Amino acid sequence: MPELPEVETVTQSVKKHLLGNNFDSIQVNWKKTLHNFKISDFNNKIKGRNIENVYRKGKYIVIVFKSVFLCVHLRMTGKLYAANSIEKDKKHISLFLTIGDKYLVFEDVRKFGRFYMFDNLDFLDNKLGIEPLSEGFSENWILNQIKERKRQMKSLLLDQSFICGIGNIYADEALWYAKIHPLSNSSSISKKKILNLRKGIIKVLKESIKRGGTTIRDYTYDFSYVGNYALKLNVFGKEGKKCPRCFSVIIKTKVAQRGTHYCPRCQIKR
DNA sequence: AGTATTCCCTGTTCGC
DNA sequence: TGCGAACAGGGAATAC
Ligand SMILES: [Zn+2]
Repeated sequence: MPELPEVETVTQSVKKHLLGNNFDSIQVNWKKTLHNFKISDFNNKIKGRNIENVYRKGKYIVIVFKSVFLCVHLRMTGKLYAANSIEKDKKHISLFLTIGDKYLVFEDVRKFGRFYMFDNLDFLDNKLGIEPLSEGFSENWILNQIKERKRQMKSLLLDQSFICGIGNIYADEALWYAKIHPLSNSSSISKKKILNLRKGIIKVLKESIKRGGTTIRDYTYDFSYVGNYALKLNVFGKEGKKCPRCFSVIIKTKVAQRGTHYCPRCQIKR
């Protein structure tokens, strides 16, 4: 469910509750949620330690301690929020942590979400590609990098080791913006379109962050707020509707096993 | 190197 | 209405 704008929104919403505080305990209801550590590791390395910073990296939420990092990936249905109590009628709380008189709750219907503990961020640095909202995501960078790959464009945008943070919604929206067919090969895209793709990626991500992300069904932040970038979508979920640019009917297909929406007139395969 | 398939899970929507 | 299939903002592990 959550992509870069949603993860950024969630990160900022929990940050104010975490900074300068510390976790006293953890209760784990779904054991697989702790991907690479145990409760004893939490007790030894995190419990009682000051939270120095909280930020987003790709689609991960990174909670920084003096000598360890706690990272959270929401995957499809994960929700991370601060609460004053644990509601008994919630069926899908995978885990929660206590922080003073509050709770940091991880609720996750599909149970794909994961917590990671790292001594440093080498693992994520090696796994994740460039941050699309960083200065390094320059015109030269994307021109050089796309030429070196021979990939279906949509698959390439979803590849977190290429550009991190883009997911299914923003891949479709950025490709529509740049008039690129999702199955076009990356080696055959014109320079002009590559530069437009960069602009489109930055535009859709930034505008979505401004609006708190996109809520289709599950995603909320701060317990119950929805993101309203859904109002600004041009192709995602718009199959059967008219392209806002040329009025052709938007098509939905599958690319890289994911639902993919595009305009058959604006986005010609090359 | 790049692509397709399957799996991890539960809930909702769709088609007959 | 019922019931199974298909589908869902992600990603890892396979097999070609
Ligand atoms: Zn169009």
